[in-house]
Amino acid sequence: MSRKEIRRSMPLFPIGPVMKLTGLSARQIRYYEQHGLVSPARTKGNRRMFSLNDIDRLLEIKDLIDQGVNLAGIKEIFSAKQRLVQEKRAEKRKEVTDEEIRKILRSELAQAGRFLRPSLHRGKASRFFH
Amino acid sequence: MSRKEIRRSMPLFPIGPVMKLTGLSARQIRYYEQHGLVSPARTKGNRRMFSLNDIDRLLEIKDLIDQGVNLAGIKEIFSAKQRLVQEKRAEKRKEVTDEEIRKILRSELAQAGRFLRPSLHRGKASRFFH
DNA sequence: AACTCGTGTCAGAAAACCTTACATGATAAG
DNA sequence: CTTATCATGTAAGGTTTTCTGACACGAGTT
Repeated sequence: MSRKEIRRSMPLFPIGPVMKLTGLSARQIRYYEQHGLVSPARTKGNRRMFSLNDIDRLLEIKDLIDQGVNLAGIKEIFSAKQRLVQEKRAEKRKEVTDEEIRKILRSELAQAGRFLRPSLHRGKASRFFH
Repeated sequence: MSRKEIRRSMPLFPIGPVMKLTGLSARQIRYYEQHGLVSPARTKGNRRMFSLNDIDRLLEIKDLIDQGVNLAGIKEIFSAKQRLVQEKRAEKRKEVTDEEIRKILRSELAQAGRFLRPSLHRGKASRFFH
């Protein structure tokens, strides 16, 4: 995780500032948490602490509410989005893997080069022939 | 003020998160405030609320403390720095003013150009002569 | 008419924070 | 060596903020 992502996921804000930042009431925020739409961290003393990501999520919820989507719909939208990023991550992992495979192949081919005729050999030892 | 500067000056953090972010104790933070090194906002209920700028300032203080500077020294450093940015701002204002003066002069010269001989006139009307 | 959904509001309890005051170790001054 | 100052720790008592749980209510649904 990047520095920035870490910062954005740090639970720093109690509910008061979050209310002001989002324009949502405490009741609303707690209700959304109760239904799994946000998951703020908790202090030792059981107080909710929100990260910037949590706040973004609340703003998204607010937008969707304003557009008439009910909580079930929002839940669906979020899990669909979640599936998308999962796929994307898998895709990315696959790309990396392919790249690594190519790398390995290249190095194996270099090894195999030791069994080629000298005129075709471009490996380490070639500098002895210049 | 830019959007970013506004965000950085919003009082969002109660003292608890600030303690964790800076590694300072509540006692220290209050003591520094008492001596004018930081000036967090207050809620209606008299609780301190820190902005990101306040937090930066506390981190600066911490650094200087670690380097053996006492509070009087830190105060001096801060006010010196403050003077510098004031100068810079004044400088900037002056530059802008100079620029505006030049602009005005140019437009006055353009007006004056109407009284020059046509061969020297490079103002708006010159396109009628091509 | 009875239900569900999303929100407001209230009550009692607990956490976090406030100010004030006193204590302490380190360093400086007499 | 004693005393004073600086920066911080700690404790007490009080106030604000947040917690959960419960009840109420209007708008839509069944």
